[in-house]
Amino acid sequence: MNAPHFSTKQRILDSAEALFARHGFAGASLRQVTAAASVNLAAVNYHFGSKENLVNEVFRRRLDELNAQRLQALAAVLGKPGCTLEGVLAAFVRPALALAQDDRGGGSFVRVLARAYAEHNEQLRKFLHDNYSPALKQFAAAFANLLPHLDKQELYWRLDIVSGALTYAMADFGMIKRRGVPEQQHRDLASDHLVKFAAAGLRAP
Amino acid sequence: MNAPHFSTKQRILDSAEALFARHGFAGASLRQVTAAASVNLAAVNYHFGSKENLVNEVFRRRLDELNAQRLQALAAVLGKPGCTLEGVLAAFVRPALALAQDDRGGGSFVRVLARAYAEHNEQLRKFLHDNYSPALKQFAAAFANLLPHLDKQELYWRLDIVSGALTYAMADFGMIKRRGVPEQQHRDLASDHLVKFAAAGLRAP
DNA sequence: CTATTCTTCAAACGCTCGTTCGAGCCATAT
DNA sequence: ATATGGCTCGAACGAGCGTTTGAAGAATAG
Repeated sequence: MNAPHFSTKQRILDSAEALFARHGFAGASLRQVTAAASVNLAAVNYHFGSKENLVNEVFRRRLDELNAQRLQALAAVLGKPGCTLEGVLAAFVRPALALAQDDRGGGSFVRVLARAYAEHNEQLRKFLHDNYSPALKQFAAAFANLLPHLDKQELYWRLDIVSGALTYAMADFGMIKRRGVPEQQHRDLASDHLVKFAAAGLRAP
Repeated sequence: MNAPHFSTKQRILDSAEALFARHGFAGASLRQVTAAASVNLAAVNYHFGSKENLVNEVFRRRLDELNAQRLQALAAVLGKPGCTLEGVLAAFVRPALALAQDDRGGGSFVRVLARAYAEHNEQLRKFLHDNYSPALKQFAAAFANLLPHLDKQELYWRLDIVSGALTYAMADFGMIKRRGVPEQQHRDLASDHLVKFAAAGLRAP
């Protein structure tokens, strides 16, 4: 791997992300992906081993960064003395919405994420659990401290709902963005709405 | 079409709905569908003409009923003197959540709906628009009356968000249901939360 | 009972899918 | 100059896809 920029691997990942967002994992073929990437068909299996692995790597590339940003934001908000539920929620929500606005393919990726969430693909859920549950547990712990009246089971349900609402919002705002609306303002508004709603939902008895 | 109950057509629709929910429209093959329905492979093209038409009919069967229930609830709430935003929202939300709880396949269907919403399948959107936009316009008109400060464009965005949040809630609560929780109570709670949230979102300046 | 229409069936059609293979390319290191 | 190893290429593999066909079966009408 000598020239990392615009390498075959990266071109495949970019094309795969865009086509998975548009046609789904089963609907987008490796022939479409490699044609869009101007790359030989066999390159996918050479670099990634299989289509399933390619799907995983599409997720890993974005979620590694998202994960890091969330944990950094969480650490920042936990470090400050007056730590509120809204602060922890913002640490969870804002990096995700920022990713949705990213122009380097992040907008496609959030639609891939929404798709994966709508599908209840078991192997993909296992991949996400294996790779990103430690970070989610840090958030769960922070939430548990702030919401002592919720038992573990109840808390997990609600966090699941928050994740779902956020994912959906990301995908939907990605769609709205194309209609020529002020973006940054819309995103901040969306973020504030989500945080407010989620905070109320979590605080409910 | 003489014996409507457990006919070939109905068995195909039931199996297709369940398999589309589990594997997606591209992921579920007609061979899987017909095998699950204990029906010959060619029966799909005989009764529905094509796989695409089968997908449409899976939607039509449920949405015709949902549509009728929503319009009935809307007429009821508009007939009463004290007509509130929450009332109209409930007319929109409650029939959908009732469908999600339905044991005759409705639970599968809401996951099909969520999938369709996550995919931005154009031909499916066209089908939904052609068949169900009149009902949505009745709701939009009712909302417009109650929310005179929103222009048409702004209102449509927000209704789109409400639809998305509702769709997601339906699919997600369908998942939660399986963990052995009291159902009716959970649904009512979910419905109330959704209505409250949507009302606040719609009223925002 | 016969004729007609509707429905089911097994088999096959052409096509696209993910994957694999081996020969060739083109750097770098000896 | 030559061998090495990472990478790309065209071509092909078997499997599964949606769809079509024509004959056999079931049900209804005259």
